[in-house]
Amino acid sequence: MMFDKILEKISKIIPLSKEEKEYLKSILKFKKLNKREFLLKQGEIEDSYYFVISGCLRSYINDKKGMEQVLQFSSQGWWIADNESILLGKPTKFNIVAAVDSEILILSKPAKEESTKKFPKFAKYYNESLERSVIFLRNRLNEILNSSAEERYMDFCKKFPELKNLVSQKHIASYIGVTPEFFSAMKKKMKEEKRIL
Amino acid sequence: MMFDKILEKISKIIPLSKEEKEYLKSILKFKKLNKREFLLKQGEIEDSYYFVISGCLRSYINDKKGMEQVLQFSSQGWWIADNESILLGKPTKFNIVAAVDSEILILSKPAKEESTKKFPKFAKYYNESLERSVIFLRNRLNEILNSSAEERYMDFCKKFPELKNLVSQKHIASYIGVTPEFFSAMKKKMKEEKRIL
DNA sequence: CGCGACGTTGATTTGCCTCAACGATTGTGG
DNA sequence: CCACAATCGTTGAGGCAAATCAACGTCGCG
Repeated sequence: MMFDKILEKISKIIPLSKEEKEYLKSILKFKKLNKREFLLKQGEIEDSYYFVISGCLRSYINDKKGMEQVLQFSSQGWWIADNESILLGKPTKFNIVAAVDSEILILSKPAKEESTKKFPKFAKYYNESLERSVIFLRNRLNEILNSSAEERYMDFCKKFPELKNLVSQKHIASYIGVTPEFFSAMKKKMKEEKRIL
Repeated sequence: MMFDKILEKISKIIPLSKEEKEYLKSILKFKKLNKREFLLKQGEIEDSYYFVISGCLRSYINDKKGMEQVLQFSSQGWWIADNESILLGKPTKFNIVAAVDSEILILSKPAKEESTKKFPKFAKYYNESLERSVIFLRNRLNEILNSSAEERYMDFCKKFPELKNLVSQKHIASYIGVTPEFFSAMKKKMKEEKRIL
C-alpha cells in the first residue's frame, strides 16, 4: 500500500515488471513526519529526493531580512528535493518541513544511480520527472513576471485546490509573492467584487 | 571544430570513447542562423533541443498585452529548448530567435531517445543537464521574489558578462523583469551613485 | 534620405510593502 | 481543562518601487 502511489506514477511513464517493482520497494525508504518536523535544514548537505505519499511538505528559503520565502509545496504524488545540494554537494540554502502530518519515501542519490545502472530504463522516468520540474518552474517564472497577484492566486487555487485550506495563509501569500497583509486585503477585495471563493 | 564545444561539455560529465564521439557527431545537426532568424515560433510543435556553438539565442513569450517577455538567453555552451512542447507535444507558447548571428547544433527528441538506448550512460548527461536547469530556474525564481531590480541587474552582469553589450537593453530589462524606461533610469542612478559600470 | 525601432527623461499613477494596532486561533504548561 | 502566550489573520494609514504615458533625440537600415 505505501508503495502503491509511487509505483503507479512511475508505471504511467515506464511499464514496470514485478522484478522492477520489488527492486524499487527495496531501495526506497519509508518515513513518517509529524507536522512541523524538518526533513532538511539550511546548511546541511543533502543527498536524497523525497516523494510525498500523504500530507504535504513545504520548502522555503530564509531571505536577507530573515523572512521565509516559500519556494514549493509538495502534496501527495509529488517529488521535492534540493537538486543543487544533491548535484553539487553544496550546503543547502533551503529548508524542507512538513506542513501537516505526512508520509514520504526517500530515494538517496546512490540508490538512484544504482537503480539506473541495474535498470537503464529507469533513467527515462527520472529524466521525465526533471523535465516536468523545468516546465513547472518556467511557467511559474513567467507567471510571476507577467501576472498580477490576483491572477497568481487564482492560478494557485486551480493548480492546488487541496492546499487552499490545508496550509496557512501566510505561506500561500509567500508562495505567490506577496505579504500576508496584502494577501488578506486582496482576498477580501476579490470576495466583494466577484462574490467568489 | 564545430563539435568541439559540445563534446568537451559532455566529457566533463561522462568520459567519451572515440566511438561515442563519432556517434554523437552523426546524430547532431549543424545550423547557421542570421540575426533575427527564428528557430521556433509560437504555436508550432517542437521536437528538438538546441545547443549554442557561437552567438546567442533568446527565448520569449508574448504576454497578454502583446509585450515580449524574455525568458532566457543562451550563449555559447548552453542548451535552449521548450521542454513543455517537446515532452507533451503541445503547441509551444514561446519563440526562440537569434539575438545575433549564431551557430547551433540540433538534437531531436528521437535522436536523444535513440542515443540513450544505444549508450545508456548518455542518460547521465541529459539528466545532469536537466538538474542544472532546475537549479538555475529555482535560483532565478528566488531572485525575482527576493531581490530588487538593481540587485537582479548586478547579478545578471556577473552571470552573463558577455551579454551586457551584445543584446539590446530592452531585452535585458525584460529578462530582469522591469520596463525599458525604468531600466534606463535605474542604470543612470546606479552610475551616479556608485560610479560603476 | 527618411522611417521605424531604440533609448532617455519627466510627470503621474498604481500595486504592493511597511508599520502598527487589534481580534481570533492555536498551542502549551500548570 | 483552563489560562495565558504566541502566532496568525485583519484593518488602516502612509510610503515607495516600478509601471504607464507621452515627448523627444538618436541610431541603424532599407
